[in-house]
Amino acid sequence: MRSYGQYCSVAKALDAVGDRWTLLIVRELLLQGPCRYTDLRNGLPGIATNLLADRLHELEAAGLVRREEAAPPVATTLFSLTEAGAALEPSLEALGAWGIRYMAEPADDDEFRSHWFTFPVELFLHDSAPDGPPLAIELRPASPAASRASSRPAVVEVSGGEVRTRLGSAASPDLILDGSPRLILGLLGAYLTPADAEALGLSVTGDPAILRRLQPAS
Amino acid sequence: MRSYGQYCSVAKALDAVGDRWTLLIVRELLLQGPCRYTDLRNGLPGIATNLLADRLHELEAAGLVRREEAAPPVATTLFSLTEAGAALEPSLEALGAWGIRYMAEPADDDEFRSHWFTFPVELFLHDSAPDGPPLAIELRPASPAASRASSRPAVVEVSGGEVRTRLGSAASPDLILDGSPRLILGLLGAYLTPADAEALGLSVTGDPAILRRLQPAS
DNA sequence: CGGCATCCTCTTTGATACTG
DNA sequence: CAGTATCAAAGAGGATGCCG
Repeated sequence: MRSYGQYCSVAKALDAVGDRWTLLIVRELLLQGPCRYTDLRNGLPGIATNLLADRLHELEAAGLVRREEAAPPVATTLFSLTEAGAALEPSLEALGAWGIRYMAEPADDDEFRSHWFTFPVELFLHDSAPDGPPLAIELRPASPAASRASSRPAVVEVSGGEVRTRLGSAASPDLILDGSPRLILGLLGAYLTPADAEALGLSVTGDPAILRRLQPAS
Repeated sequence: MRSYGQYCSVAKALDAVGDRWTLLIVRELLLQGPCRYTDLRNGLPGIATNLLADRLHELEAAGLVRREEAAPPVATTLFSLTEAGAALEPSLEALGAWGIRYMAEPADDDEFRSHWFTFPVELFLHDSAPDGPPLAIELRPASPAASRASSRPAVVEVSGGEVRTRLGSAASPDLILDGSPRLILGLLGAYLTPADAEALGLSVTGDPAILRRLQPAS
């Protein structure tokens, strides 16, 4: 990218990561940890493969991404963030928190990946009963379009004042939400009532009243 | 800008403000408050005027910028941030803090404006002696190139644990730093010693020992 | 002068095909 | 798996013109 030519720390930051797709590549590496090229492509639906290759070289040259030839058992290239790259996390969190305002709008043909739940859930919700029992909520996003890879379940774990998400299933979830990501987030964020969410097609297994423990942050 | 087509709050944020120049326009409106078109052009050296007009229309359509026809005495259009636009401040602060790492590198033909001191100074420095007497440090950036508009002085005010910057002069500054913005920031951020900064061309009036009160944050 | 709109060139992106 | 090659389309940069 052409430099802005401004001696300003915001402009310098954007000189480094302001290119199209660049911050989303960093998002993937932050959320998923070290990734293969193919993992990145799966987590970045819509990116052209030459552009991904270009951006990875630029990020490597800028010292934000490291390329490692993994040991024999794996025998593949792994991309991971350097310390400077990982230091972008607060910026992505701030942008992710700001962008939550757009998550309520219809976006029917958007792609979705389960690990993207992390930002909206962890940045927007907080545990209003830190002394309550641990809670596990399983999220089963339905693929809106024909994306098979997106449909992995995720778990929201609430305990001790923390709200965490991870991929996978819960042993005995207190609540299971199965439906479009938008309805799942709508119910979690309390801009939909359980009745409305079910009427719109969300399948709710368990008692949605436990969601009252989760309150939108600030 | 073409949407990323991803149901992710970071991608949605970048759909709205990920275009080239867009976040820098928001920076100007955050740092300067409501601006005329000309003020924005002055604060965004390098932008093509048609692009500024385009971006302002896009930001207005996105509900992030408001256009006001000022009252008769002013008789000009003023652009200001809406509440949603002003909510980008934490994102700009996070990016600005991350970008400080690039402020130490040579950048000789970069443009500079005095109000850009705000992010590096307020995000990077903190007052290590909250109970000490108020301190005023006047910054007089020398224009590296032929930019007249850049050379307005700024004041760093340190008191009660807060570090603030504003444009203008101090009544009786405890320290005056006159030279290139890079040397000024280098001395403030303690990656240059007073002796080195002076040897490199910074003019220091007053006792630079008071700078020890300012410590780089985290 | 403030606030753009037009025109033209150059660069970047996107889509797809192909390869070691 | 991890890219490179190719080419059309979109966007950015720069100069200039217009209009109240």
